[in-house]
Amino acid sequence: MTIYEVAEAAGVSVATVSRALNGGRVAPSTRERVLQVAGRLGFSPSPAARVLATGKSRAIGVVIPDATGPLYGRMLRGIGLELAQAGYTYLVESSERDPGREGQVLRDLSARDVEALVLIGSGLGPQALAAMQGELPALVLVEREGAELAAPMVTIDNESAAERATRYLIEHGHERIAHIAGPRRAGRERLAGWRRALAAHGLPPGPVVDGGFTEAGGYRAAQELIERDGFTAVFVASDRMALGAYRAFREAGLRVGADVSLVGFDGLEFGAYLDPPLTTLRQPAQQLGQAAARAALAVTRGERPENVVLSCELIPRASVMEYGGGP
Amino acid sequence: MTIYEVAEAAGVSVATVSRALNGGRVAPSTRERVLQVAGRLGFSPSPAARVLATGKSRAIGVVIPDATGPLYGRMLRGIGLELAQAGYTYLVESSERDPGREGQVLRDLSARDVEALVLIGSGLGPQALAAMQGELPALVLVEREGAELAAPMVTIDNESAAERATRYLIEHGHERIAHIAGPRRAGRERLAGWRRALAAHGLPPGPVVDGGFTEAGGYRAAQELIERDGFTAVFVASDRMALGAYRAFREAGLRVGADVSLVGFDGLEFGAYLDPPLTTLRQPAQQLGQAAARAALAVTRGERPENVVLSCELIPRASVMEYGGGP
DNA sequence: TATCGTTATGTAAGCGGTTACATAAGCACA
DNA sequence: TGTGCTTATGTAACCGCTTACATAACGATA
Repeated sequence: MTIYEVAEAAGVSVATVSRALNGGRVAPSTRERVLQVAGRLGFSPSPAARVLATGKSRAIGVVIPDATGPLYGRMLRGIGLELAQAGYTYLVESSERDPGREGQVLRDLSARDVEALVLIGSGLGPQALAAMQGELPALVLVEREGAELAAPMVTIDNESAAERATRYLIEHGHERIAHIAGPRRAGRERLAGWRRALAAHGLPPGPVVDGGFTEAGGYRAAQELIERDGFTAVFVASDRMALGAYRAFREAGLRVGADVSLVGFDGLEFGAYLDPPLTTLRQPAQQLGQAAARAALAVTRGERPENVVLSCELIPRASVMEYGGGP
Repeated sequence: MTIYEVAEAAGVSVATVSRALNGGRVAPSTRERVLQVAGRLGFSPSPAARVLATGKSRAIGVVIPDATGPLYGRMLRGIGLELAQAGYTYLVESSERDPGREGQVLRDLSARDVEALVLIGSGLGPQALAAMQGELPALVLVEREGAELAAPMVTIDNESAAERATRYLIEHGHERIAHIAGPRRAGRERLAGWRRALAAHGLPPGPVVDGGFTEAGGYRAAQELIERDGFTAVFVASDRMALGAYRAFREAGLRVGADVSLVGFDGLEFGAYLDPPLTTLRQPAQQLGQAAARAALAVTRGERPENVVLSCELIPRASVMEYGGGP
């Protein structure tokens, strides 16, 4: 079923059909008739032909660090929803947290003619990206370094969220609050938020240990904290690290939610099923995806969209208890 | 950068370039030269033009029931890995568990020229699918009803896995084993496996209650079981339902792993963090995806691939305890 | 040497849309 | 009634590939 058959059936030329279908100048009566015929014939234009003719693929590429990450599904849903409204689709590829592979993935997606690339999470550094930018379509960065890259960014307000989390602990009577930190921009910002909350309440920063955003790292970090002592609560920069911390505390004979209070970050599902359930900050994953898609659509139109910053929601659960006592 | 520029630079015609690039008949020396020039110029052929010329899009469509489902990410990874090797990509869309929407999604993907469609999990019934088959490309069904559909199927061996799970409980001394069942093919097969294991050991089937594959359903089903009594262990047809069951048992003052043993199904991440950790059967999600992609590639070649049946792995955890005593 | 079969390469016609440009029709106005 | 402007529609080129068919070159064979 091609546009020629529709033209023939409607008794007009292909140009008129094309115009009727794409909102060009056509007499209303003609448009009506063409649309009707096209509908009856079940005509749907060949995307390939359209791409070839217009040079616009109506597709954007999305790169995620890890196909199995629980947040990425939600982000992709947001992206898909938003793009569908504009008649766009997306191609996803995962870098599997390997910067080298990410480079390939980027090239691969560009070779597939995507009009924009949404890069989610960490991967190639800003300088590497800058070096490639010439051969790539417009970028949109989601929760990723690269402010210097002249690409619209969609992020969460890590610092405010971290501050909120820490304040929550303070409001529950904690005065000596440690931090298990993570790397990169997200890690730094969360650390800063923790600092800011403590400073705002005139409290001294408790010990900080890096946990590398992994479960094993969280475990080791918590062990180190336990050794150093001097805290009644910990703000952990990710749920995954909090998982490791639970284990370390349990092994040390400390009860989370009683002997020590914990707040995580991300809002991953398993947090609700830990014992005790983990207080955490939920990332607005789907909204991040939607915002990213909107930005991507904007750049394909040649616009330069504003950066977007979304905030996280605190989910209070039993891992935080009121702290009453002395040292 | 088009094939014409490459042809010009290499001093040959576009036909020769095309042949050199696609493995047609070309003199080895010419091929060498063309490849070199193309490489130097960074030529990468326009997918749209290629699709238009060949009628093959080198893309397959994937429909999942739910973008946030933890298993789908793994399946998509498997699909992506397998397709990439063949130079194919995929487009994903989610039906959001709405059969009507799935119909749209299928049409949408077909309109996007995919060469095959991989349908994962439940959705449109076989008859509805059969009715649409005329307007769709070849289908591949993953863990889905539709044996009558003349489409290759990729499934897990639900029945064997369920039998294995039940046998595991029997080996731990349980003789009165209940079942929380789920709907559809997967539910029926798991029920059958449970039955078979009991029969094989000459044990009477314990009570069976339907839990609809949801957490709330699992909760209610467990409540009903508790009321009926007469079991020391439960084989629950999904981890999600097991979650509800944990809650019901806890509320009834029964300790999972002590007063009652539980085995789930799916191998979702949170199961490891329940208290006690849930014994379950891990679905080979990534392999399912790979097998589906292989099947899809085969059908695009006009082959009729064999059905694939994969098995699940039992993950023993603390939700199952040795049962020693009497009633 | 004329003929034929191979093999390597070139020419040009699509594939199915979009769109610049040409044309025709209709109307207002002098 | 002729002129000019606006509006609706048609014609055909083009997007960048693939590939059927034509052609040329070259040995091998009669």
